[in-house]
Amino acid sequence: MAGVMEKTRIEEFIRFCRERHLNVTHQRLAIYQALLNSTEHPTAEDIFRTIQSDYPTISRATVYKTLELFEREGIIRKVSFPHETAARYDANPQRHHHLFCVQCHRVEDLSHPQLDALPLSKRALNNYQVIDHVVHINGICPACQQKRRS
Amino acid sequence: MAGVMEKTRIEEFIRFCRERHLNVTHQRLAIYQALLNSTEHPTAEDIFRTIQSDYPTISRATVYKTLELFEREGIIRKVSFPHETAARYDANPQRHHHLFCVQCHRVEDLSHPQLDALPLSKRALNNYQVIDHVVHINGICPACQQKRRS
DNA sequence: TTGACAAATGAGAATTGTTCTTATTTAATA
DNA sequence: TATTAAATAAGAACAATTCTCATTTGTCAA
Repeated sequence: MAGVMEKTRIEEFIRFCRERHLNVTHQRLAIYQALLNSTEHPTAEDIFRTIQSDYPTISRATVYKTLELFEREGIIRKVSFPHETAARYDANPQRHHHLFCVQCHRVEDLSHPQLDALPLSKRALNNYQVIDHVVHINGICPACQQKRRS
Repeated sequence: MAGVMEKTRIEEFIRFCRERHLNVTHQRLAIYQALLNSTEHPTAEDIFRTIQSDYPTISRATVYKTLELFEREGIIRKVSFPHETAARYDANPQRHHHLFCVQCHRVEDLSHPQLDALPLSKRALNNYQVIDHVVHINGICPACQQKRRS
């Protein structure tokens, strides 16, 4: 099931690259695949290490540049959190929000229509031309709540 | 007016430090003052440079450690944004949200009751024990909209 | 007020995350 | 299969932050 899903997304990715005249390289495929496989919002370094087993000569520069490219093309998102120095990446380009565990620094995606509306007038928004928004929720995840109690 | 405001806040700060047995040093006062004076969400480096004219021997280590302390004590907030490597600090510890200009990277505080409610059940929140939340709005500020048009 | 002592600071080294540079390799296409 | 622009690898360079430790300073008790 996940395999089918992945395959479709990878095929879509390849089609997308061709359309934009972006070379479909092993490295790009591996980096995108690594992001699809992870729900952990990995850092560039995480991805670098994940890929290293299959591509021992992969370079950090390639990982960084590729992630930058993917984000510019709108197929992934860069996210960042206070108390974390390294940027994280998210293969889910659709509107969604984040649950951040202040104990273990776990990040979960949260999709909920209630959070997607931004019911403010342009004036209330200081006349900004709004592109999108993300609700960042700080809290304690179930696992860490458990740890605290015991 | 602003002066009066500031003085009160500084006195409050001194009282707060005494209560917690935190030494009231020139450096701590200067750093807190610098944050109060700025609406720009300055970085540690910004603060370091601001203070340098009055305290030529101030050390970056002191600025970083002091900001960390202030945040731990809940009197300021650390905030971070994708595409910005340095963390920023905010002397407004109350719930508020952020307007981020994707062009000029300006950050404005936004307070609005509509954004303060988080109308989701515990289940919808993946059973997280919620502490707080911030709405991060990406957009283009009025000044940059102007620049684009001309 | 002064002296003792813990707390805080300064200076710079070390570490971490990211970007840059350049020679080499590779994907696309003709 | 040859050509060529695009992409990559390797590591240097840079930027942000943390660490180390000797020196200085605020606090508090006498």
